[in-house]
Formats: sequence, structure tokens, C-alpha cells
Amino acid sequence: MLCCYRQAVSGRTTSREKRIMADKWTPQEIEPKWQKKWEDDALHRAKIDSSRPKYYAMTMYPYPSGDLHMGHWYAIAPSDTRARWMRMQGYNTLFPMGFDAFGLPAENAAIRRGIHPKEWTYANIERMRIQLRSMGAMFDWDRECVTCDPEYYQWSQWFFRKLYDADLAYKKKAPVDFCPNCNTTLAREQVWGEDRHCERCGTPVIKKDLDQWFFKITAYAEELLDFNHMEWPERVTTMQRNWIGRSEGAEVVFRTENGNHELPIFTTRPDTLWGATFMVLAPEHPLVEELVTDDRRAEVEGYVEQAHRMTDILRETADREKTGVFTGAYAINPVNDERIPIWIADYVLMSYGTGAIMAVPCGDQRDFEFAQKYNLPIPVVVAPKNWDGEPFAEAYVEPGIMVNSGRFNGYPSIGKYSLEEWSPDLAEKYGLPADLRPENEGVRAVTHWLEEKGVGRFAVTYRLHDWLISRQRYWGTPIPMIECPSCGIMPVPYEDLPVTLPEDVQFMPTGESPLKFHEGFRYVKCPTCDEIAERETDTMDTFMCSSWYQYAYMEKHWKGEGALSVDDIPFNAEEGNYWLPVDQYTGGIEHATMHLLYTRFFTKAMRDMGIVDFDEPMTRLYNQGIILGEDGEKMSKSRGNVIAPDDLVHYYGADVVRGYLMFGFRWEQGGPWSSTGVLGIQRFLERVWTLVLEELPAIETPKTPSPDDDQVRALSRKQHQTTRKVTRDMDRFSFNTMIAALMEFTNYMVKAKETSVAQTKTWDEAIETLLLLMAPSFPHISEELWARTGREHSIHQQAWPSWDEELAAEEIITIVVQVNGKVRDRFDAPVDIGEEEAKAQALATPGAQKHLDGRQPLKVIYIPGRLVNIVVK
RNA sequence: GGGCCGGUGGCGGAAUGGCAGACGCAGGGGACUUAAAAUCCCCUUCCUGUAAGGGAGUGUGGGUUCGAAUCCCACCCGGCCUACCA
Repeated sequence: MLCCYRQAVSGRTTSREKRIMADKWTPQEIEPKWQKKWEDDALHRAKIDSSRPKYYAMTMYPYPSGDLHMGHWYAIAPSDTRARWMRMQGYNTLFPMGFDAFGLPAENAAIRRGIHPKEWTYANIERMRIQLRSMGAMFDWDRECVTCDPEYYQWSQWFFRKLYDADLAYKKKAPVDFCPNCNTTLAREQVWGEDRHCERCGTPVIKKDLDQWFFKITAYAEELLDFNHMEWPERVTTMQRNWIGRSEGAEVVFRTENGNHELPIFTTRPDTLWGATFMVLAPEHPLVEELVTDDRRAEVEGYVEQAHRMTDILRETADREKTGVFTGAYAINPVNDERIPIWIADYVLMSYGTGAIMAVPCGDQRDFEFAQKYNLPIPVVVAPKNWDGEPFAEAYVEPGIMVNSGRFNGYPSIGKYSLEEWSPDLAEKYGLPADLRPENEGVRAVTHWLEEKGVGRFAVTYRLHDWLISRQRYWGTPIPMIECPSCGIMPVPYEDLPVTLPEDVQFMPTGESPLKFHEGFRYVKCPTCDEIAERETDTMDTFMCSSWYQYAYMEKHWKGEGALSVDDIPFNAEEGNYWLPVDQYTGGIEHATMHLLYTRFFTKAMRDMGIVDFDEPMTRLYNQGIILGEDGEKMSKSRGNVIAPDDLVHYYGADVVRGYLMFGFRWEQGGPWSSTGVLGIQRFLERVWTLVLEELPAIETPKTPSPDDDQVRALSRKQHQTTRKVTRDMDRFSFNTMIAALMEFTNYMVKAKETSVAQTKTWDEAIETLLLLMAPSFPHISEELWARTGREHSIHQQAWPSWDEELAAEEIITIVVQVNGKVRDRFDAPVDIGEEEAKAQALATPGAQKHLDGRQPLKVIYIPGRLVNIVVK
């Protein structure tokens, strides 16, 4: 398509000095100017407008560390571009911003440098607001939320209270993960990696027995597995699914020989019950103390003690040799009344299932190794089809035939497979029947029989734990609870919220929470009996604040004055009815099993409280990648590879930084920064500046005295094609190809400007379209050029350009000629060329003739508008 | 051990069954300039050839197809997640 226009520009004669050069593009001047103007005009204020469709775009808010780094820009600027694009497409768009302002760094700064966390945090927020403003984003600052404002956290406390009333918050003494560096407990989700380290500081965690507050997120485990009606990346839903870790099986009740205690176990393989030759309890199991016989007591206590001291890191190393001790006690296997020994071993975890297992050495490799080591019997109960009757050398976990299992002998058992998965292929592989139903398949049949006998039942177990939200830190939302010596645990009445965080506190070098030592805060009258009672001195996990901030954006400091009540709605309902839920959420994948799970839980709980009428907080989610230093490593001060966005904005302007962040990478993948790559965007914007502002050459181009139709049509075609491409790429977050299309269009126009096409109305339309297409990505320069070319109002209030498929369509296409799949020639043809005509022309091309070399084509394949493949011999 | 994502020029990346390498960076050559910068034009996957051309080529090996970077199977490498989950 470039060919026709190459001809047109081949006769260019104009000399550059005849032109009047435009003044230079100085982003340092125009960017602050427009930012101020937009703010003065309240351009970005999002107001309810029932005549337009709404669009709630949201990006994860930053922690106010005091410096907006490249990662923030990378996450926020492209999100802003897309929100702006939606706005130009006619959606009434809300794109808010706020600060995740509670948290440890503030407190650490206080301990180390003597600055009050509040002062530190608000000063950082002030600085980051300025940095965020330099981005030129369309944030509606009127809705900004700052989670450490009492007007904000009173609602966090209100939520706590509501969850408590709904029986979704409870206090429990439990062995919990504790970070010795941060001096606080952590939720399961906040313990990362193989070495089980603190998500924030990287220190390995230890176990502590503490009385802590939990949210009953497990009540929603099943519903949280439902990802229908939401468009979230599969990566995230898979991670959440694995984290929730649903598994189906049976709960079977064993009984102890002495004392007749119930000893329920969970198993995914009830069909192997006849092979259970011993039981194993977790060392922490509450019955251990009672069951252990006197002759075994010393050894058992020693083992329990040792297991307790051992870190989880060691305990959970899978390839460690199994250890355990016999308790001296026996249990009765309910299916055959056999007497089996009860052991304790640290490979059984108290935190999963019932903390006790039946050990089936023939069907579980861990049990097998344990049985071998301690000389316990290994009878076979599920065998492969052609089993020779010999003892197993290792556990057999695949589908097989039940043996030695009483009335179930001969039943096929498909083990880990579900009936839905069971296919003829699998049946053949294992030599089992293909037609399996709950009645004739071992696992299901045994479960049914257990239920009839009353010793077991179908059961589902989740890996998901309740969310531990207590933090032994000062700089967080106080938990609104009081413990009274006579009345017990009492919630702070709704009307008394907020429980204000006292400011006159002393920070301990030990890292202990100053709230524990603040008498005025700690001691309080019981809301019921007026006796002196104690306040909860722990504060909430900051993920509590972020679980509902999308609702806080409905109105800043909603009901900031006056008492709260149980019947309140935690946001402006009118705004909420209009904007909610979030249509598009963007942010990092690192929150997949934390924030993104918690906020789903919150919304479901809110729905059940009657506060909202939808099930999911964010309809669509998209995750950007990570921007690395030039050396390909993660940016860090210690590596010295940090690129500071402030410096770049100062030097190149925000539009260039935004542009490079969108152009240089696939957004979801990220990648290394390139300081020369940025120059490409700078050159591009300079080209656009010149293209739009530089005066046209005097009309003296002799070779093309009047614009010819082909040129005009070609320019218009390019414009419509670009509009189509940019629109589609915006929709799929393909910012890099979107900007490439803008560059191509610009390059085309720079060349076309040398011809008389630049004096046409079509030219003006093309310039205008280019500016409009650039507006979401490059808000400042496009606004400046819009104004300088005498166009009215803000460019950001204009409608997104549309395209016409007919005008975008090519008239002449190039058809590739292949012989046996190799390109041998090509020819130009009208777009509507018929199949026979195309084939005939292809066969006639010199390239085809040469490579056919007289041979008769076996087959000729025509792909309309693309190619002809001639197959020979 | 399991799961997911990825592997394309010197580099970032494009192309999701139909011309591999769009767009950009870096590099080379040229124009302009007293000179440089900036700007503009041309070249730039590799091998072979003066050229026209020919051959090879998307981690490796196989397969499906007229045709594969793209789909299927096996393997190698890198990254992320998860891990004694009963």
C-alpha cells in the first residue's frame, strides 16, 4: 500500500529552510500548565450521569513510602490511558486514587528516626500526591481515600463490628506465624516461599501460640471457587483455586480402644480403609496427652517437644526422612474392627483436615515409607490389574482393583480421578471398566456404605485457613473490642466508633506495640457493666483497609461527622448504586491470594449483610508485569539500578515516560528499562509536534499540482486503519502495538506532508484523528496541539474517532504465490479478485513458472486476499 | 515432586494456521553543516553470491497440515506459584 504513495513523494523538491519552524516542544512548560488548567476546570471530576453508561476503572493504590517509583508509573500510567480511552468512548468514567496508609514502615521510621508515624505518613502522602499529579492522570482527587484518616478507619472498625455480629469474626488461641523482625503475627497468605519468610521483610517466620482475631473466610470457601461471571486472568483464578485447595473425600470416625474416644480422620481414599494398619496424629493433637500410655510417655513427650521447637521450614521439607513415635494406644478400624496402633509423627499437620490420619502404606508413599521404617504391616488393598500377588515395593496410587477389602473385593477403584474425568482411554490404560457409576466404583460405593453404617460421611476439606487479622503493631486500625473481667469480650458500640488511635505514644526499641503501654487507651470502662476493662491493643492487618477501599471512593470521608450505627451503609448509596461494582481493576499479580481473595470475601459478606446486591467486587482484572532495571534485574538501591521517574519526567516530560512504559514492553510481562529506548518516544513526539505545527511548504510542488484521488484515498485509508487498530489494541491492553500504530501513521503523514495531499480537508481530518488517538496516551502534548491548532474545548472531552470499514479496506492487495509452501512470487490484484482469476494469475507468474519447471500442479490452494499455494509432485 | 507462564535478529518486541522479524532501540552508510549535535534519507536475521538469485531460520526432536513461531506429542532451558494437603 506504500507503493502508490512512494511514487507520489519521489519528486519532492521543497527545501526545509523555506518553512517557518514552530517553536520547540517543551514538556516542562506545557505539562504543568495543562495539569493546572484541568484541575481548575474540574475536568476529571466524576459525577453521576444516568444518561451515560458508567465505567469504574480502578488501579491498586500505593503505599505512601514517600517516593513514587517506576513500578508505580508502570502500573498506573497505562491504566490511566485506558480509563481516558473509555471516557472518550462515551463512558462516564471514574478513576480514583488513594493511599494504603497504615503499615509497618511508618512505625519503623518512628523507632529508628524518632518521627511520628502519622507525621511521616502524611508528609509522604503530600510528596506522592505531587508526584502523581506530574503523571497527568485523570484521577478524581475529590474522592481520594487515605486509610489512616479516622474518617476512613472508623469504617474499617465498623466492618469489623459487622463481621463480628455476623459471626464471621472470632478470637482464638492458635499456633500462628510470627515475624520476629516485624514483631507481629501474619496471615497464612503473608508467609511466602520455601523458607516461609515474611512477605514484607523476608525474615523467616516462627510459630507462636497466641490469642488472635480471625475472619471466617472459610465460610465462603466454596463460593470463592466460583469464577463465573467475572473476567479474571486464568493465572489468578488458578492460584486462588489452588490456595483454597478443595478436596473431596470422606470423614471416617475411628475410636480408641481405651476410653472410646472418637478419632475422626479425613481421607480422599475411603476405598483403602481396609489397608489402614496404623493411625498417625499430629504431635499437637489434643488427644495425644490423654492417649499416651505410661511406658511411652517420656518418649512421646520428648518427640512433641522436639516437633514444637522445630521450625515449619524443617517440618515441611517433603524429602526429609519420616520420624514418629508409638503412643502405646490403639484404635479400632471401623470397617473390620481391627486393632491398629496409634503413632504420632510430624508429617501429619494439625492445621489440615482433622490433624489425624489413617495410614494406608500400600496406597500412600508417605505412609509406605513410615511403615517400612517402623516395621508396620503393608497389606495390599488396591492393586493394579495384573498384580502378581507379591508385596509392593512402593505405594500404588493409580486406579486399580480392590482386594482384601471384605464385601468390596473386586470393585474397581479410580482413586484420584473423578467420575466425570473417567474416560474410555483411562479405563483402557488401567484395564478397568469404562462404565463406572457411584454404585460400582470403589471410592463412591465405600463412602455410601460408611454413611449407611454411620461411621463416616462424604466430606470436603479446604486448605484455606481463616484470615488472621491481629497485628501487634501501633500504626494500624485499632480493633474495636474490649475485654471485661466480668462480661468477657465486648464489642465497642457502633455509636462509639471510631476507636481513635492515640498519638501520644512512646515507641519501644524492642518493637513492642506502644498501645500496650498507653494506659489511657488500654484501660476503658466496659460498655455493659461500667467496670474497668481492657481494650484490645492489637491493630488490624492493613489488608483489611484495602478490602473495601473501592467502596470508600464513592465519597470521601462518608459520614465523617456524627455517630455510626448498625444500619449504616458504609458508602454513599446513591453514588454506589451508580458506580459499583468496579468494571476494570488493574494491579500486580502478587496480590492473587491475598488482597484479591480478601476483597472478594468482603464483598460476599457485604452482600449477605444486604449492603450490596452483587457477588464480586471487580468484574474484570488485568495484571501488569514488573519493570526491571537496565541490567535485567529487579530495581533496588543495593544494586544501584534504580531509574527514578521524577528525573525522567523532569528531563523528558511525563508524556514521554508514559509513552515508553506503554511502548517498550508487553504490559502484562514487563521487562528491563532502556534509557535509549525512551529516546524513540521522545523523537516520535517531536515528529508529531513538527508535523502538526510546522507550516506547510509553499505550494510549488510541480510534480503533483493538484492532490490526486489516490493519494487522498490512501491517506484516508491509513487514518481509518489506524483508528481501527488503536481501538482494538486499547481494548486488549496491547499498548505497545497501539503506539506502534500511532508511529506508523505519523511516519506516513510526515512523508505525505511533502505532497499536495497536505492541502486537503482529508489532511486536516487525519491530523485531528491522530491527535484524538494520541490523547489517552499523551494527554499533555495532544491537548497543547489541539489548542494550538485552534480547536475548541479540551481534547479530553472529545469523542473517540470511529472508523469506516469501507474506507479502511484496501483496494489493491498483494497476493503471495507459493510453490510447495515456499514463497516464489507475488502479484498485485484488486481486493475482489475471484478464486479462478487469482489461481490463473499465480500460475502465470515468473516465479511460479520457474519453480514449476513444467510440472503439472497437483492442487492449487487459494486463501482469499492472501495467497495461492501451488502443490506439485 | 506438582501446577502455570515463557523461549522469535545485537536488544525491547510484532505476527495465534497463510509473506517471520511490524514499530522502536542499537549499529552501518549517505545528505545537510566550517565542524559537531539535532534532523532527514538508505541499509541492517544468518550463510552463499559482484549481482540477480539460492539456501537456512522462531529452544531441541518428532507429528498433524497444501502450509506451523502459531496446533499435538516428547524433551531441554528460564521464570513464577505451590509443596509431607492425608
